[in-house]
Amino acid sequence: MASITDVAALAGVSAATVSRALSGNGHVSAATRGKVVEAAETLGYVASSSASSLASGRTRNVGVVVPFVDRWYFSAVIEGAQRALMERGYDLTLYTLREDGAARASVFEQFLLRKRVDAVIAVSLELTEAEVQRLHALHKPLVGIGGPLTGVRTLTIDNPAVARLCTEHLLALGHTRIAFAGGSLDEDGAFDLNLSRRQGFAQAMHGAGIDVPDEDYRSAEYSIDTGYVAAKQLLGRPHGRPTAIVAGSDEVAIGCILAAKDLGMSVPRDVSITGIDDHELAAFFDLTTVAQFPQRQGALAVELLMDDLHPDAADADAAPRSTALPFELVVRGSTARPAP
Amino acid sequence: MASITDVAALAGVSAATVSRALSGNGHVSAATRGKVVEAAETLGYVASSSASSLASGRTRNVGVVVPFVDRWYFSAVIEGAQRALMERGYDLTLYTLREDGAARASVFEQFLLRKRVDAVIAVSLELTEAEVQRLHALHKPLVGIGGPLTGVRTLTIDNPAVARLCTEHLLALGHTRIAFAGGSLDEDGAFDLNLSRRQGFAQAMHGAGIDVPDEDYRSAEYSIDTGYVAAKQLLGRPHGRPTAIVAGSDEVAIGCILAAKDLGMSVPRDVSITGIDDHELAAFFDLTTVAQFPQRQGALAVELLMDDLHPDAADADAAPRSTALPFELVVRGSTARPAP
DNA sequence: GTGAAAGCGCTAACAA
DNA sequence: TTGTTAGCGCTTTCAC
Repeated sequence: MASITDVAALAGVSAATVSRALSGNGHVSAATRGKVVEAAETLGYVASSSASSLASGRTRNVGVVVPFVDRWYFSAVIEGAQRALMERGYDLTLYTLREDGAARASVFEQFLLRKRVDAVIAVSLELTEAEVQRLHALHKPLVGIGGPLTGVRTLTIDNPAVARLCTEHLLALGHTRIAFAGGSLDEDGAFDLNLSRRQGFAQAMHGAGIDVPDEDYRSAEYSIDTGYVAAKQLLGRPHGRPTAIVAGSDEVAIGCILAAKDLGMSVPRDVSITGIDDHELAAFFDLTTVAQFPQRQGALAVELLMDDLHPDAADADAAPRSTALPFELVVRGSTARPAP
Repeated sequence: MASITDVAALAGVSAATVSRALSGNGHVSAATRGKVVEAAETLGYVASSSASSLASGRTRNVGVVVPFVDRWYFSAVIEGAQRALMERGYDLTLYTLREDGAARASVFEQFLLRKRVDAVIAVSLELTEAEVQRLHALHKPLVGIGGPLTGVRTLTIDNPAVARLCTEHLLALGHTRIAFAGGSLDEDGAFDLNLSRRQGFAQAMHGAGIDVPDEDYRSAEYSIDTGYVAAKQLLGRPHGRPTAIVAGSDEVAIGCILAAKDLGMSVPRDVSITGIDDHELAAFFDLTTVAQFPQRQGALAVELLMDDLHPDAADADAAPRSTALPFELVVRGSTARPAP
């Protein structure tokens, strides 16, 4: 494994010059740079990240903290972040935070403190006050995605607006009896994602002058199963069956579609259904949904962090602090006018 | 950020003793260790990983290279590996390898060479000969999972046996006209996973003395869509319709189930279907499948690497080099005796 | 634009 | 068992 002094010797310059030539920090004449690059290539030189980190205090590594990796939304965010980081020569170190316990604590007490990362991306995390403190105590650039991190700059779509959009799509088609499936309220207001989508639905219905009876709100927890159960309840009624369902996520919506099919109903003829996310399965189920773009969210988080890490006059004001994340209604075959 | 000398000063010992006391390398009296630990705690000391790596040559970090993160199997392996690594105080750095190109090359030419990882786990990767060379050139412990890495110690289930198991389950139920959906052959023998599952099916059918016509093999590529298409073809036939389908993966099997439903057929009354994986959606679709346990595979890979990294006399022979990975038939509701 | 030299914070001989 | 002493391989002042 060639070291910087080997390269320096071969190129006939000092180690300092090699460092400057390869890192781009400091001025090196084009001629010297050429020699250095060539020497580095012939030797197959790659700088040791630990030596470089120790000397410079920068690791070129970003920590990504997620609650799960085996769920589509999270893995998509990770994928987007990883791609964006790799382009910039950064590594991605992954931390998963489960239920409480020693393992969870150690992420905050040990892992993130090792000076292994320059910045942290926290995805949809429900953190305690103490944990947020810990993150801030790192004094490292930090950005949240999709979650309710108080005091942390967070990228998130406008959830009420998204749910309103779904609802208004159905209203515009002529539906008036619309139910909502998603977001239980039992927890202590925990994840405001649930609540905010529900509120968006309520706003839209209110705006249309329609009263929604309590029985038309069914809770469902971001899974096909709970969506299935919710829809069975909604659609199995002898009277007052809704003609459309706004689901809080695509998983829930898919559960609703399957429940409708199992009841012998046809989507969208007997019931229209909308989702949120544009999950990888949404197209397959021909689901009308509002796409958010988790890969892009991951990439955007990386861009924000890079602005912090490399504050150039150029992009100083190029990337405003809180961008409203894009979302988009994707109309597929699960919604139509109600049967006359 | 307290450093080791701060701890040493507070505990009234030398930096070397702090290092020994905290790392467990070398002998330290219980009394001294107590003082050191206490001092470290009051100062909130956590060793700098870069300094430690530079001095010791060990990073306490493992690289995991995957083709995708946003597919269930891969994300489950990652999750399992991450959990196992964290327990041992190791970090996980994630690399995704996409289509060819500069990004892909740079993983091998730059990222993995930075001395940032002590070992590498390669998941279901189809690597070129040159890329495998690169991995070996790292001279770091390396273990593959599920993929065909020539010359690399690889953890994989016995794919032919798994497919045989599915097939024999159906044969035992009384099916005789069984089709196979999965694993296209078009590529240059590329991923032997495809081929080997197909072969297992063929072996079982052959063993039962049943000839399978070519038309009963349909290719499908580990996705719901292609499974759906394959099943439509198989089940839509006016004559010689199979009474059961062995799918090469759960995604394909789910596609088959949906296709059957859309044709108005009932599963398992009109057609029995088996999958492979025990995907997170399998239970929901009530799919009979052969479970492999990707989380455990990730964890097992970590154990193997740890044996290499920390060769203790104790486990020297405790973990045999090539364990046959466990798999298990999970019989759910998608299979039954054929209609009489 | 380039080199010399100091030092980042830790670990591992080697002594004591 | 503990302290002393060199580095590990880079980056970054500070001169020139």
